[in-house]
Amino acid sequence: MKLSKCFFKTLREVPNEAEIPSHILLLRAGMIKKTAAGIYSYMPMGWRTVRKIEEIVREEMDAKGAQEITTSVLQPSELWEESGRWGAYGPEMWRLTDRSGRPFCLGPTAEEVFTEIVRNDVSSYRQLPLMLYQITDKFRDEARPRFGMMRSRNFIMKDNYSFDKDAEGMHESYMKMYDAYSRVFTRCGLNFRPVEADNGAIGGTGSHEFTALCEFGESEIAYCDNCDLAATVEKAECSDAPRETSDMLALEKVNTPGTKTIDEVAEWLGIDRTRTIKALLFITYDEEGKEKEYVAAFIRGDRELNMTKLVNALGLREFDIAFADEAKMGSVTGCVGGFTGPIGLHNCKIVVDSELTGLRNLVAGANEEDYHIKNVNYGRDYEGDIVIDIKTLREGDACPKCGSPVKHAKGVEVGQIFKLGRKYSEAMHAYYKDENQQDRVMEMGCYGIGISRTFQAIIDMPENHDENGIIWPMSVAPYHVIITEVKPGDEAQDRVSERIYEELKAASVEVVWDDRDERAGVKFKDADLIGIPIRITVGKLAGEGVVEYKLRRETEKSELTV
RNA sequence: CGGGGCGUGGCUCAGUUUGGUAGAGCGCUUGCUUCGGGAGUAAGAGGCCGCAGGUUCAAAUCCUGUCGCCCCGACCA
Repeated sequence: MKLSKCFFKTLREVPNEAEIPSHILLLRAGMIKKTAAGIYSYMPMGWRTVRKIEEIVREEMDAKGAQEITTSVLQPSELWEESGRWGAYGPEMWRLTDRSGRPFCLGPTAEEVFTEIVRNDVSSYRQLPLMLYQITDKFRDEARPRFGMMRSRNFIMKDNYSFDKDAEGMHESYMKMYDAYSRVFTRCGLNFRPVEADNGAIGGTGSHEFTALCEFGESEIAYCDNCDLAATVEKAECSDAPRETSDMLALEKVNTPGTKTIDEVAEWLGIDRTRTIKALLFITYDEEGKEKEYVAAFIRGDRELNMTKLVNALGLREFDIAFADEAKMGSVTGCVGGFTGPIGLHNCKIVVDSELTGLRNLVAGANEEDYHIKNVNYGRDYEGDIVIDIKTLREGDACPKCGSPVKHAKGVEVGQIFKLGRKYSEAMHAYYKDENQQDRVMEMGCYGIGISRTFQAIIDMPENHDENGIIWPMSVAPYHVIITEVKPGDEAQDRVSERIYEELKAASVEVVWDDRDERAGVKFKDADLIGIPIRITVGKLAGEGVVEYKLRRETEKSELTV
């Protein structure tokens, strides 16, 4: 490719819309353009890299026996009605109707479509296991798109689906993908960690998230240097404080004027926050979005609630629960916020963190303004409708596996794999006949890689960018080599550039020749910005058959005789 | 959806407080000089100041509404 013919424009200044390095550099390098909030177009250089990533993914998927197909982004509502997700998916789904009023959606994922395809054509155990995948645009109307393609409303995703005879087969398929994903992200030049993850709304029995470690990521993971714990913060289990055996003391109502927060209560009473009970009130909604019931969650005063765990405990969807406002709170507790406690609380579902059941003589709100109650004990004074771990594992907390302090890290979720089990195959009647002519339900798994997100995350790796621009790993670089001809029109430079260009092309090296009529400085800046791994500069010494060789990743230059 | 900020040539921004001929730098076109790390110079092209109402002799500027975009939070397979 001659750069003079390439549709390509770089920006000198940082576009207003970008904040993080990868987004800034993609825009400055002219690799992507914004079309609307969370909707991007790819320019030639950027698209080449996307296709490289896709090719790596294809190779690794094919190597595990998965076969590529493509399904339409338009999906009819009937399929989603069958799985029960048409109602359950929520506001993220782009819904539309055809001219006759029939409802469709732009596919946010494709479990239903793949299950439908497989159930029609697979009827025998002899056809299993089966893995199918596709690389297509996906659509999710994100509440808040941000950071360019990190969280966009239209993105490229590789999704595949495994169909197995039984749970053991599903586990094998799952592990194949675990392995394939590790290979994909390694080849793409990402510093990543596979971590245990919550299955979330997609359902199923197990999941891992592949997280590219990076300070700008939106995922937070907890890990332990002393053992193999690695999980998303939503998923990570917490170990409870040791059970206490001291005597239960008599309840005592104390005046605590104006102490609405845990810190204020603890200070007023001169106690540690760990001796208090924190109350959080929620309102839940049913499938139609109508208010369903109130939920009070209780955790030790110093803990943080883990919303994912709470939602799972209640069997809800994330968007079916919200904090209760002051007015709603009052209708449950008969009191202003800040003095809510578990004793005597009714008209709501009570969820108690498991840790509280083993602690003695804590301080809780009295459900009466300016009063708290001392010596509150689980079992004697209150009980929960649900008792379960609903707290967040924080940095420095004891590792639930080995007890060492856990660490936290930020990252970008570039892929996730799920054991779905029978959730979709059962709902959609994906059956096969086994050796004994018996109908059996297929065991499914599903596996996703955010291609466009990976594209951007690669750049955010500290080793893949510097103050001058992108430093693409060779495996995904838009071109391997850039020939920077300092002075096009110079007979010797033209001749040498052309020869190198033709020879590299003949050797299947992907090469771009900067033959633009620009000053050398501009060309060097652009070459650095777009991050081509190898630069060959054809300049003054071209007449003597000498050119300069430089790696984008290194600072040293060397001379080559050609 | 709550909070904050911003919409002025392709890009980055000034001008808005205190209403009075729409500006700069970069980019683009042409000429001359320059030419190995984002050149200098001269001459140009390009904007109904997001949109719609209103106030006023007069609105980029004041008022109301609306749309879009960004950030924080909520939310997020």
